[in-house]
Amino acid sequence: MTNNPVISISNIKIACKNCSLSSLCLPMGLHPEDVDKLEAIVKRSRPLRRGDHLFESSNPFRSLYAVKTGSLKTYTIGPDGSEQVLGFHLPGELVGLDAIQGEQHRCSARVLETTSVCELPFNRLEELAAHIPSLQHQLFRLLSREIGQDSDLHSLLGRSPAEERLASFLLSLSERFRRRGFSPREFNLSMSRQEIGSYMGLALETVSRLFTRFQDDGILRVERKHIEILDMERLKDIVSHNTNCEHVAQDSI
Amino acid sequence: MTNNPVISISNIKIACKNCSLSSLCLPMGLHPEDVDKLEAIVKRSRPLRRGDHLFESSNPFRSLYAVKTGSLKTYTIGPDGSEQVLGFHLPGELVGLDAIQGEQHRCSARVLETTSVCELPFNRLEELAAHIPSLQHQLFRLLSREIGQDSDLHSLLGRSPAEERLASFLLSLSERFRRRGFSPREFNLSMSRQEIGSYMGLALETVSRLFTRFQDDGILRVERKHIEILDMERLKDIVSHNTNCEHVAQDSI
DNA sequence: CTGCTAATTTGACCTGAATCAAAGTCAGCT
DNA sequence: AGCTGACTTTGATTCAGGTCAAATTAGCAG
Repeated sequence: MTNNPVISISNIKIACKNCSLSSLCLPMGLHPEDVDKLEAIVKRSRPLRRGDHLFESSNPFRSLYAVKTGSLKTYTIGPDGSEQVLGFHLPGELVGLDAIQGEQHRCSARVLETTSVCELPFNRLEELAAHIPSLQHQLFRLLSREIGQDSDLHSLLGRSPAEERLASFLLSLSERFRRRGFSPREFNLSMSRQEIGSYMGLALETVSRLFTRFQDDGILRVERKHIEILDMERLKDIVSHNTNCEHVAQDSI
Repeated sequence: MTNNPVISISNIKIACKNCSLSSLCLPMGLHPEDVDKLEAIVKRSRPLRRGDHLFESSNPFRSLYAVKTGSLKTYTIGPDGSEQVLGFHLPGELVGLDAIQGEQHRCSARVLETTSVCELPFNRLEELAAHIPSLQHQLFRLLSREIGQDSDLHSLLGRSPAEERLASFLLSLSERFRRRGFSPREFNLSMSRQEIGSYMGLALETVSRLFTRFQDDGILRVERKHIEILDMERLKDIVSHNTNCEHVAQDSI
């Protein structure tokens, strides 16, 4: 509505160096003066509302995006029209990493709740990275981390029964919330059962049934989108007992 | 045996600029003088034999490896002792990308047949990348490509029936062989049914049965490790018909 | 407040692929 | 050349989880 920064609330621009996420995000480990340089290329825009797209598949790739608040999903649409969810992204996480190669995005990114992001024009980021070794290193690390997490998911989808997949998903969320200063025991899901199922390779009915089962077993309290983890240990047991990876839950920095 | 380069056959060092893989590998798109600089940091060693490890999980990470000839698999071992295959790597492909973050390797890499690799010490590679923008860019691209391929695999494992997974696997191999100048129609598998199954989230018996079925349907001729694709179109139909991705088969450069 | 749509839950049933079991085949070694 | 162990094929059986269907509830626009 207004461009006056004094009275615009939604457009408040938090500098990277003042951002509570800087220890999780791109600036992690950079010298303050380098953070300032990074700062200079960041484009900030008004928050997006639920359902808005950050980008869509086949859009030209120009920028990476860092989630500041809220959450979003990335997904592709199959030839049969069905949606395959590729990932969920929380504050401090980067979106668009798969599009650096190729001219265009290969998935769409849609906001799950009111969400604000920082846009990082990639050509400027590369330029900067060439001059700031620690930024270059940080980018390599973030890309590598994504690859490692994908491997964990690969193991999970290849080997594990439904119960373990959902437990792993919940522990991953829990840990990510914890790192961001939120409760690891209690949180709201911004995604639907359908979306969780798609991500984990399960039918939405299976997800729903498992929530019920976990609740009956005293592991969770589930009320619609609200999740309370009552027995974290048991959840971890489910993950590490049957098969071979609790790594998904350790979104290691 | 001998260190005399004149009579050592297995130790022949092919310079990157003379390597037939340079258009697929790290040097892709670099200026000749930059290839020389890259060349200078490459460590080449004698070929590895089937069963040898390039590195093992939890080994300290120091280098990326480019496959020169042969092939290898990366895998992890679950707490139950079972092996989860994470990937197969052919000439021109980079191994170890998931270990850049963290101090150590998170999977093991084992050679499937006599294989030679180029070792790229990562700290030197980073140094070089900071001075050669096109090398930096190429590294970002390679990491990004890996992420994109992992997404394709995610879709495949989450959505697709066994038949489609195997078809997709075969098309991916076919395409990768084609780019390397080998026949896309006829090739040898260097991995076992067990390993294919692990990678694709299937039981080895299912893989075996599907090979038989594809053969009965006139799509393949299978003899042990030797595969001949008789009907490429039908194989592609299997992939794109049921579900949502033939991307795995397009290992786009 | 009320109807409407989308999301969720729950039940019944069925199928694709895992598991279990056994026989057959190949490759490497001495 | 013959042995030995690993790999592969094939068959029989089982079951986890998908699909289909229906009832319930939540969230919203008017």
